[in-house]
Amino acid sequence: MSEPLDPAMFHDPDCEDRAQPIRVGGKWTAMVLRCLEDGQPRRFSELRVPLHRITPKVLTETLRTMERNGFLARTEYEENPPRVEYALTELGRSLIGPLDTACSWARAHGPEIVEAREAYRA
Amino acid sequence: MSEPLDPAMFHDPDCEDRAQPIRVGGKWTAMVLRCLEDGQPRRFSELRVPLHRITPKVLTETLRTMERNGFLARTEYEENPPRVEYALTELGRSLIGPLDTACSWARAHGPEIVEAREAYRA
DNA sequence: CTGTATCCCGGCGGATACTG
DNA sequence: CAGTATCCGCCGGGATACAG
Repeated sequence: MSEPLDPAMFHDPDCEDRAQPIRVGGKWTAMVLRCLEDGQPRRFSELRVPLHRITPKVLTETLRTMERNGFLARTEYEENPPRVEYALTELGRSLIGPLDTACSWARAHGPEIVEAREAYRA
Repeated sequence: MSEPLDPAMFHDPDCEDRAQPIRVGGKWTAMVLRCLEDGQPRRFSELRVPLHRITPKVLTETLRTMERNGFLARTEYEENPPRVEYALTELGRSLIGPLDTACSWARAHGPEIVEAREAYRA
Protein backbone atom coordinates (compact mmCIF):
# COMPACT_ATOMS: atom_id res chain seq x y z
CA MET A 1 0.00 0.00 0.00
CA SER A 2 2.07 2.86 -1.28
CA GLU A 3 -0.92 5.13 -1.66
CA PRO A 4 -2.02 7.50 1.10
CA LEU A 5 -5.22 6.62 2.93
CA ASP A 6 -6.89 9.97 3.35
CA PRO A 7 -10.18 10.18 1.48
CA ALA A 8 -9.74 13.94 1.42
CA MET A 9 -7.36 13.39 -1.47
CA PHE A 10 -10.34 12.39 -3.56
CA HIS A 11 -12.05 15.71 -3.09
CA ASP A 12 -12.00 18.29 -5.83
CA PRO A 13 -11.21 21.73 -4.42
CA ASP A 14 -12.03 23.35 -7.75
CA CYS A 15 -15.64 22.35 -7.61
CA GLU A 16 -17.77 25.46 -7.84
CA ASP A 17 -20.89 24.37 -6.01
CA ARG A 18 -20.44 22.30 -2.89
CA ALA A 19 -17.46 20.07 -2.25
CA GLN A 20 -17.87 17.21 -4.70
CA PRO A 21 -15.79 14.10 -4.16
CA ILE A 22 -14.53 12.29 -7.21
CA ARG A 23 -16.73 9.28 -7.28
CA VAL A 24 -18.34 7.12 -9.87
CA GLY A 25 -21.33 6.57 -7.84
CA GLY A 26 -24.43 8.24 -6.76
CA LYS A 27 -27.23 5.81 -6.16
CA TRP A 28 -28.20 5.56 -9.82
CA THR A 29 -24.94 6.10 -11.69
CA ALA A 30 -24.12 2.44 -12.24
CA MET A 31 -27.59 1.78 -13.57
CA VAL A 32 -27.47 4.69 -15.97
CA LEU A 33 -24.27 3.10 -17.22
CA ARG A 34 -26.11 -0.19 -17.71
CA CYS A 35 -28.87 1.57 -19.60
CA LEU A 36 -26.40 3.06 -22.05
CA GLU A 37 -23.76 0.36 -22.32
CA ASP A 38 -25.14 -0.99 -25.62
CA GLY A 39 -24.00 2.23 -27.28
CA GLN A 40 -27.52 3.38 -28.16
CA PRO A 41 -28.10 7.02 -27.21
CA ARG A 42 -31.23 7.43 -25.10
CA ARG A 43 -33.54 10.26 -24.21
CA PHE A 44 -34.34 11.65 -20.78
CA SER A 45 -37.74 9.96 -20.67
CA GLU A 46 -36.41 6.70 -22.03
CA LEU A 47 -33.98 6.55 -19.12
CA ARG A 48 -36.64 7.15 -16.51
CA VAL A 49 -38.59 3.98 -17.22
CA PRO A 50 -35.98 1.29 -16.53
CA LEU A 51 -34.70 3.35 -13.58
CA HIS A 52 -37.78 2.57 -11.54
CA ARG A 53 -39.55 5.85 -12.24
CA ILE A 54 -36.68 7.92 -10.84
CA THR A 55 -37.83 11.49 -10.29
CA PRO A 56 -36.73 14.05 -12.89
CA LYS A 57 -34.76 16.05 -10.37
CA VAL A 58 -32.66 13.09 -9.30
CA LEU A 59 -32.13 11.89 -12.86
CA THR A 60 -31.04 15.38 -13.88
CA GLU A 61 -28.56 15.52 -11.04
CA THR A 62 -27.17 12.09 -11.90
CA LEU A 63 -26.88 12.96 -15.58
CA ARG A 64 -25.30 16.36 -14.92
CA THR A 65 -22.70 14.89 -12.62
CA MET A 66 -21.84 12.17 -15.11
CA GLU A 67 -21.61 14.73 -17.88
CA ARG A 68 -19.45 16.97 -15.75
CA ASN A 69 -17.14 14.04 -15.05
CA GLY A 70 -16.92 13.27 -18.76
CA PHE A 71 -18.77 9.96 -18.54
CA LEU A 72 -21.48 10.89 -20.98
CA ALA A 73 -22.30 13.36 -23.70
CA ARG A 74 -25.50 15.35 -23.85
CA THR A 75 -26.78 16.20 -27.30
CA GLU A 76 -29.58 18.71 -27.69
CA TYR A 77 -31.52 18.75 -30.95
CA GLU A 78 -33.17 21.99 -32.00
CA GLU A 79 -36.62 20.62 -32.56
CA ASN A 80 -40.13 20.99 -31.34
CA PRO A 81 -40.96 19.20 -29.15
CA PRO A 82 -37.46 19.32 -27.68
CA ARG A 83 -35.25 16.26 -27.90
CA VAL A 84 -32.14 15.50 -25.91
CA GLU A 85 -30.04 12.39 -26.10
CA TYR A 86 -27.47 10.97 -23.73
CA ALA A 87 -24.68 8.59 -24.74
CA LEU A 88 -21.60 7.21 -23.07
CA THR A 89 -18.25 8.73 -23.91
CA GLU A 90 -15.10 6.68 -24.26
CA LEU A 91 -14.33 7.46 -20.63
CA GLY A 92 -17.81 6.33 -19.67
CA ARG A 93 -17.37 3.07 -21.54
CA SER A 94 -14.09 2.49 -19.72
CA LEU A 95 -16.13 2.23 -16.53
CA ILE A 96 -18.05 -0.80 -17.71
CA GLY A 97 -15.17 -3.18 -17.09
CA PRO A 98 -14.71 -2.25 -13.44
CA LEU A 99 -18.48 -2.22 -13.01
CA ASP A 100 -18.71 -5.75 -14.40
CA THR A 101 -15.95 -6.81 -12.03
CA ALA A 102 -17.89 -5.46 -9.08
CA CYS A 103 -21.15 -7.02 -10.27
CA SER A 104 -19.48 -10.38 -10.77
CA TRP A 105 -18.13 -10.25 -7.25
CA ALA A 106 -21.56 -9.35 -5.91
CA ARG A 107 -23.25 -12.18 -7.75
CA ALA A 108 -20.59 -14.67 -6.64
CA HIS A 109 -20.38 -13.64 -3.00
CA GLY A 110 -23.73 -12.03 -2.21
CA PRO A 111 -25.11 -15.24 -0.68
CA GLU A 112 -22.08 -15.45 1.61
CA ILE A 113 -22.90 -12.01 2.96
CA VAL A 114 -26.44 -13.06 3.68
CA GLU A 115 -25.13 -16.16 5.49
CA ALA A 116 -22.64 -14.08 7.45
CA ARG A 117 -25.40 -11.74 8.59
CA GLU A 118 -27.56 -14.62 9.74
CA ALA A 119 -24.61 -16.13 11.57
CA TYR A 120 -23.93 -12.79 13.22
CA ARG A 121 -27.28 -12.85 14.99
CA ALA A 122 -25.93 -15.68 17.11
CA MET B 1 -28.23 -6.20 -19.01
CA SER B 2 -30.14 -9.22 -17.85
CA GLU B 3 -30.20 -7.99 -14.26
CA PRO B 4 -33.01 -5.86 -12.89
CA LEU B 5 -32.22 -2.24 -12.25
CA ASP B 6 -33.95 -1.53 -8.99
CA PRO B 7 -31.52 -0.69 -6.18
CA ALA B 8 -34.17 -1.86 -3.72
CA MET B 9 -33.08 -5.40 -4.53
CA PHE B 10 -29.84 -4.68 -2.73
CA HIS B 11 -31.55 -3.92 0.54
CA ASP B 12 -31.64 -6.45 3.32
CA PRO B 13 -35.11 -6.66 4.89
CA ASP B 14 -33.81 -8.90 7.68
CA CYS B 15 -31.56 -6.25 9.12
CA GLU B 16 -32.44 -5.69 12.74
CA ASP B 17 -31.34 -2.11 13.27
CA ARG B 18 -32.12 0.31 10.49
CA ALA B 19 -32.42 -0.66 6.87
CA GLN B 20 -28.91 -1.55 5.83
CA PRO B 21 -28.20 -1.84 2.13
CA ILE B 22 -25.76 -4.50 1.06
CA ARG B 23 -22.77 -2.49 0.19
CA VAL B 24 -19.05 -2.87 0.45
CA GLY B 25 -18.56 0.68 1.19
CA GLY B 26 -18.93 3.15 3.87
CA LYS B 27 -16.43 5.94 3.60
CA TRP B 28 -13.61 4.00 5.23
CA THR B 29 -14.29 0.38 4.29
CA ALA B 30 -11.93 0.24 1.34
CA MET B 31 -9.13 1.73 3.39
CA VAL B 32 -9.62 -0.72 6.24
CA LEU B 33 -9.27 -3.39 3.58
CA ARG B 34 -5.98 -1.82 2.48
CA CYS B 35 -4.75 -1.73 6.04
CA LEU B 36 -5.34 -5.45 6.46
CA GLU B 37 -4.57 -6.80 3.00
CA ASP B 38 -1.08 -7.98 3.96
CA GLY B 39 -2.67 -10.61 6.18
CA GLN B 40 -1.33 -9.16 9.42
CA PRO B 41 -4.03 -8.86 12.09
CA ARG B 42 -4.19 -5.39 13.55
CA ARG B 43 -5.53 -3.83 16.71
CA PHE B 44 -8.15 -1.12 17.04
CA SER B 45 -5.59 1.57 17.80
CA GLU B 46 -3.25 0.42 15.08
CA LEU B 47 -6.00 0.92 12.55
CA ARG B 48 -6.80 4.43 13.70
CA VAL B 49 -3.41 5.89 12.83
CA PRO B 50 -3.24 5.26 9.07
CA LEU B 51 -6.96 6.08 8.82
CA HIS B 52 -6.32 9.76 9.43
CA ARG B 53 -7.22 9.68 13.11
CA ILE B 54 -10.70 8.38 12.42
CA THR B 55 -12.88 8.76 15.51
CA PRO B 56 -13.46 5.60 17.57
CA LYS B 57 -17.20 5.67 16.98
CA VAL B 58 -16.87 5.70 13.21
CA LEU B 59 -14.15 3.06 13.22
CA THR B 60 -16.30 0.85 15.42
CA GLU B 61 -19.24 1.23 13.07
CA THR B 62 -17.08 0.43 10.06
CA LEU B 63 -15.54 -2.60 11.74
CA ARG B 64 -18.88 -3.91 13.04
CA THR B 65 -20.49 -3.65 9.63
CA MET B 66 -17.58 -5.41 7.98
CA GLU B 67 -17.67 -8.11 10.63
CA ARG B 68 -21.40 -8.50 10.23
CA ASN B 69 -20.95 -8.87 6.48
CA GLY B 70 -18.29 -11.52 7.04
CA PHE B 71 -15.42 -9.43 5.68
CA LEU B 72 -13.33 -9.59 8.81
CA ALA B 73 -12.92 -11.54 12.02
CA ARG B 74 -12.69 -9.96 15.44
CA THR B 75 -10.56 -11.79 18.00
CA GLU B 76 -10.70 -10.76 21.61
CA TYR B 77 -7.86 -11.86 23.90
CA GLU B 78 -8.58 -12.21 27.59
CA GLU B 79 -5.79 -10.04 28.84
CA ASN B 80 -5.18 -6.92 30.79
CA PRO B 81 -4.98 -4.42 29.29
CA PRO B 82 -7.55 -5.71 26.77
CA ARG B 83 -6.40 -6.64 23.30
CA VAL B 84 -8.55 -7.10 20.22
CA GLU B 85 -7.34 -7.95 16.76
CA TYR B 86 -9.00 -7.64 13.39
CA ALA B 87 -8.10 -9.69 10.34
CA LEU B 88 -9.59 -10.24 6.92
CA THR B 89 -11.58 -13.38 6.30
CA GLU B 90 -11.44 -15.29 3.03
CA LEU B 91 -14.50 -13.34 1.91
CA GLY B 92 -12.78 -10.11 2.85
CA ARG B 93 -9.71 -11.06 0.87
CA SER B 94 -11.91 -11.78 -2.14
CA LEU B 95 -12.75 -8.09 -2.19
CA ILE B 96 -9.18 -7.02 -2.80
CA GLY B 97 -9.27 -7.97 -6.47
CA PRO B 98 -12.31 -5.82 -7.32
CA LEU B 99 -10.89 -3.05 -5.18
CA ASP B 100 -7.63 -3.14 -7.10
CA THR B 101 -9.60 -3.03 -10.33
CA ALA B 102 -11.41 0.09 -9.19
CA CYS B 103 -8.18 1.70 -7.95
CA SER B 104 -6.43 0.95 -11.21
CA TRP B 105 -9.24 2.57 -13.12
CA ALA B 106 -9.10 5.61 -10.86
CA ARG B 107 -5.36 5.98 -11.24
CA ALA B 108 -5.57 5.57 -15.01
CA HIS B 109 -8.54 7.84 -15.63
CA GLY B 110 -8.60 10.26 -12.71
CA PRO B 111 -6.78 12.96 -14.68
CA GLU B 112 -9.36 12.68 -17.45
CA ILE B 113 -12.09 13.44 -14.93
CA VAL B 114 -10.22 16.53 -13.78
CA GLU B 115 -9.87 17.64 -17.40
CA ALA B 116 -13.53 16.97 -18.08
CA ARG B 117 -14.50 19.09 -15.10
CA GLU B 118 -12.35 21.95 -16.21
CA ALA B 119 -13.76 21.70 -19.72
CA TYR B 120 -17.26 21.72 -18.30
CA ARG B 121 -16.78 25.19 -16.88
CA ALA B 122 -16.80 26.47 -20.43
C1' DC C 1 -40.57 16.65 -23.55
C1' DT C 2 -37.03 18.15 -20.65
C1' DG C 3 -36.21 19.82 -17.29
C1' DT C 4 -36.40 23.71 -12.44
C1' DA C 5 -37.91 25.10 -7.99
C1' DT C 6 -39.09 23.99 -3.28
C1' DC C 7 -39.58 21.49 0.56
C1' DC C 8 -38.41 17.75 3.34
C1' DC C 9 -36.51 13.58 5.70
C1' DG C 10 -33.20 9.96 7.03
C1' DG C 11 -28.84 8.73 7.79
C1' DC C 12 -23.75 8.93 7.40
C1' DG C 13 -20.08 10.64 9.44
C1' DG C 14 -17.71 13.79 12.79
C1' DA C 15 -16.84 16.07 17.71
C1' DT C 16 -16.71 15.41 22.31
C1' DA C 17 -17.00 13.19 26.58
C1' DC C 18 -17.24 9.14 29.26
C1' DT C 19 -16.58 3.87 30.71
C1' DG C 20 -14.91 -1.17 31.83
C1' DC D 1 -6.80 -0.19 25.36
C1' DA D 2 -11.11 -0.61 23.21
C1' DG D 3 -14.71 0.89 22.86
C1' DT D 4 -20.07 3.68 24.26
C1' DA D 5 -23.05 7.53 24.70
C1' DT D 6 -24.82 11.92 22.93
C1' DC D 7 -25.37 15.43 20.07
C1' DC D 8 -25.31 17.50 15.61
C1' DG D 9 -24.53 19.25 10.73
C1' DC D 10 -24.54 18.16 6.02
C1' DC D 11 -26.19 16.44 2.03
C1' DG D 12 -28.11 12.75 -0.98
C1' DG D 13 -32.21 11.58 -2.53
C1' DG D 14 -37.37 11.64 -2.88
C1' DA D 15 -42.24 14.19 -3.45
C1' DT D 16 -44.58 17.57 -5.50
C1' DA D 17 -45.48 21.38 -8.33
C1' DC D 18 -44.31 24.33 -12.02
C1' DA D 19 -41.85 26.17 -16.44
C1' DG D 20 -39.81 26.82 -21.35
